[in-house]
This record gives sequence, structure tokens and C-alpha cells, in this order.
Amino acid sequence: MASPERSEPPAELGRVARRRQRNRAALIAAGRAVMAEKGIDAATMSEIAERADIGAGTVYTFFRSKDELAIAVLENLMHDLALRIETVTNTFQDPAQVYAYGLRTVIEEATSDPRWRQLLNRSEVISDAMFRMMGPFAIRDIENATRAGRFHAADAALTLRLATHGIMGFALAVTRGEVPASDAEEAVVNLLCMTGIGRDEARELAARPRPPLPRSLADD
Amino acid sequence: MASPERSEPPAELGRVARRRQRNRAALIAAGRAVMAEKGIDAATMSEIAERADIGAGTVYTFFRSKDELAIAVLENLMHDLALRIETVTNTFQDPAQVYAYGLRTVIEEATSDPRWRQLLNRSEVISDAMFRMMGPFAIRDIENATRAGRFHAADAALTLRLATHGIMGFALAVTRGEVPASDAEEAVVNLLCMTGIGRDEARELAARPRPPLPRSLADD
DNA sequence: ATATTTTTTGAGGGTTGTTCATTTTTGAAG
DNA sequence: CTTCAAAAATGAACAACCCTCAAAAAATAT
Repeated sequence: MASPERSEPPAELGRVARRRQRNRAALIAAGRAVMAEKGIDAATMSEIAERADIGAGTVYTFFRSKDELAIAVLENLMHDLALRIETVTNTFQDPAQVYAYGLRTVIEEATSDPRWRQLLNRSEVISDAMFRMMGPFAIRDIENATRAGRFHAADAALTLRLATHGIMGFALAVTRGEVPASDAEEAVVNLLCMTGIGRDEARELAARPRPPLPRSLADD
Repeated sequence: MASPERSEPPAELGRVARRRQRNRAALIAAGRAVMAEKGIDAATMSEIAERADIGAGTVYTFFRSKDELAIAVLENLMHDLALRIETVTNTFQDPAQVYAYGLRTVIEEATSDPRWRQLLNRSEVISDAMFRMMGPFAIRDIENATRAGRFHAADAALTLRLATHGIMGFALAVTRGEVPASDAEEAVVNLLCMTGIGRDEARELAARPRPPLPRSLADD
């Protein structure tokens, strides 16, 4: 009980733990790649394991099921995106534009990047990951804009929840060719209206020039 | 080529065709039951076939795949609901209230009826079925209200598309206990705002007394 | 009554997610 | 360096399931 815990090096992890984390990351990367290629359902655990150079059975020491791996992959993707968006929006003056930029960028990303298309089935899993990973940022943005008097959102989390699912529904429809990608701006106007901003201001926000997003670190 | 087509009885279908349609309906009913019990993914084709008293292989003469059957089941469900809603709303005076009632009723149904809960996974399939089956009604309602000056929806179909996915996302969150069912009213306010109605009017619409929905014919 | 077309059937093929007995690796103790 | 017990990795085997298809049954035509 009182024995000196020499087994705990001040703050760094042991070699095994470090290798374990590398392998976990490799699995997520491989999962992301395969799922983007073939879709979440068509991606097989064997192929993901092989591409990560990990035994098929070992995957289950990291993730309890294929679903759990898929969730980890999507959360990873969304976290990346949230951070990239933040690097742009933290230069903005208008608090309303911060949230608007996030909406527009996610829609643009989801509808144009071919790697997203295959993921759009199981869109509820993506919406969920988006809500969990981008929520802390986006909810804060909505509340900031509300405090500034630009938005009038009674429940920022709820508004974002509805927005994330709406975004994915829109992206899915575009992917299927049921809706032209050019409807994105009007979709953003609709989603902005949920914050309680007037429709004229929403239209103006959605039409502002949109600075480009920096590349992802995970891209080759 | 010019032979008299005696094989086409004036307007009624042959015995076989009639039996075939009965069996198709039985399959959809069985699918609806099993999927509501176990969820879309966990429902097996064998059990559905057996419960419909149809050979396992025969199912594939009606539906090309399990997905296609699931879609038929959900479209059936949504069509039912759309008709039931219409019986209530066609007594309304305020065109804005027609769409509002639809939103509120679907949310209520999706969050309270236990038979919906299992279906909420694969929520994108439900949203899609909802859009296809309720769209013709709801889009007309939105456009009517816009013409009457109550709504200001630039693209009714797009607004509905975003709404259906938002509804299902909300229902899914309630089912998982991440959001209290009492948030339904605020969710409706958010969704109504997408029509371009002001937030005060949206709030008023969402708070009106809501007449009950007649029972479904498909219920026992 | 017979032939022909149509419809139904359910056993089996082919995949895939997951498990688990076995092997390999690890790091401390002798 | 050797030993050893605990932890981690492995991949063959399992179970589950969607879907196909050759054969049988039913329906219709001759």
C-alpha cells in the first residue's frame, strides 16, 4: 500500500501503451479509408485490420464492435473538421457569422468531398458524431451570438441537434441527385432561421463571402 | 397481334393477382411488426416470411432486397400517418396551423409510440420515407401558408426535407434519453422558423391546443 | 387429360461480424 | 542471462444471415 510506485513514470506512457495508441490510430485511419472507399456497411473488419497491419481478432481489443469502430472513425473526422473551422472563425468579428460559417462549411464539405459520400448512408451515425464533436464549439457559438443579440435561440443544443440532422439529410439528397448542390445556400438560410434570426439577416449571412478552409492534417 | 384480348377482364384483377397483392400486404404487415419489435437490422427475412406465412424465397419475388422491403414498410407507415393527419387538418382555417399540426403530430408519434423506437435506427431511411410519403401533403401545406402570407418559404420541398431529418434526429435523441420529450415544443418552434414565419408566431403556433389523431386502421 | 407456363419453395452457397484457444510478447524477479 | 506469470495478439473456426436457384407445385392453356 505504501510501496513507492516506481512503476509510474512521471507523466509519460510505457512503450506498450504508446504502441497500443499508435495501433488504435492506425485502425481509425484504416477504417476511415476503407469506409470512405466502400461505405460503412460494405467495409469489412478484415480489410480494415489488414490495412492497419493488425490481426483480425486484435481489433476487438480496441473496439467492442464494428459500430463502435465506425463511431470512432466518424468522431475523429468531425473533431478534425471542428478544429479546422475554428482556425478560421476565431478571426471573425460578427458572432453570428461564426455559426453561419460552420454551417456553410460543413454542408460544402459533406456535399463536395467524394470521401464523404460513401459515409452518408448511416447518416444518423454521422449526425450524431457531428453533434458530439462539433457541439461544444457550435453550441458556444450560438450562445455567444444570442448573448450579442444577433440570434435568439432558446435552446442552443436543441437547435444544433436539429441542424446536424438537417445537414446530413441535405447532403444525402444532393449525393443522390434529388436536390441540386446549388440549394446549399437556401438550406443554410433555413438552418440559420432556427436560431431565431430573421430571414433577411439569415439570407445576408448565408451570402457573405466564405474564406477557404485550411487542409486537414489527415489528408495525404 | 390483332387477337381479341380476352385475357383482360374489364377492370378487375385475376384471382392470382389478387392473392399476390394480399401476400404483398401480408409481407409488409409482418415486416412492420417484426421490425417494430426488433429493429430494422435485427429483423430477419426468415422471420418476416414465416410470420406472413410465405416461403423464404418467395419474398424476393416481391422485393429485391431486405432494404427494399424495409422501405416499403416505412412508406406504408408514413402514408397511413399522412392520411390520418389530413383527416384532422382539413378542418383547420389557418393554413399555417396545418403544417404546424403535422410537425407536432409526427414528433409526438415518433417519440411516444414504442413501435417507432426500434425503427429509429436507420433513421435516414425513415426520414426519406417520410419525405416521400408526406411530402405531397406537407409541401402543399407550406405553399398554401406561404401564399396566404403566413409563411415565407422560398423552397417548400427543401424546408420539408430539412424538417423530416430534424424530426427523426430529435426523436432518436429522445429515445436515447439524451433529450427530454418535453423539448418537443421548442423543437417544433425551431422547425417552424425554417418556414420564415417569425419566432413569436412560431411559438404561438406550437402552443395551440392540439386535437387528437384518429387511430390507425392498421392498429389491432 | 395433357402440356406448358407461372409461381412457390426451402435448402444451401457465400459473406461477414465476432469469439476463443493458442501463441507471442512483455517486464520484473531470480 | 534465464525464468515465469500476466497481458496482448492472432487467425482459424463459428454462427448468423441475406440471397440464389434447381426442383416442385400450382395455374392456365391445349
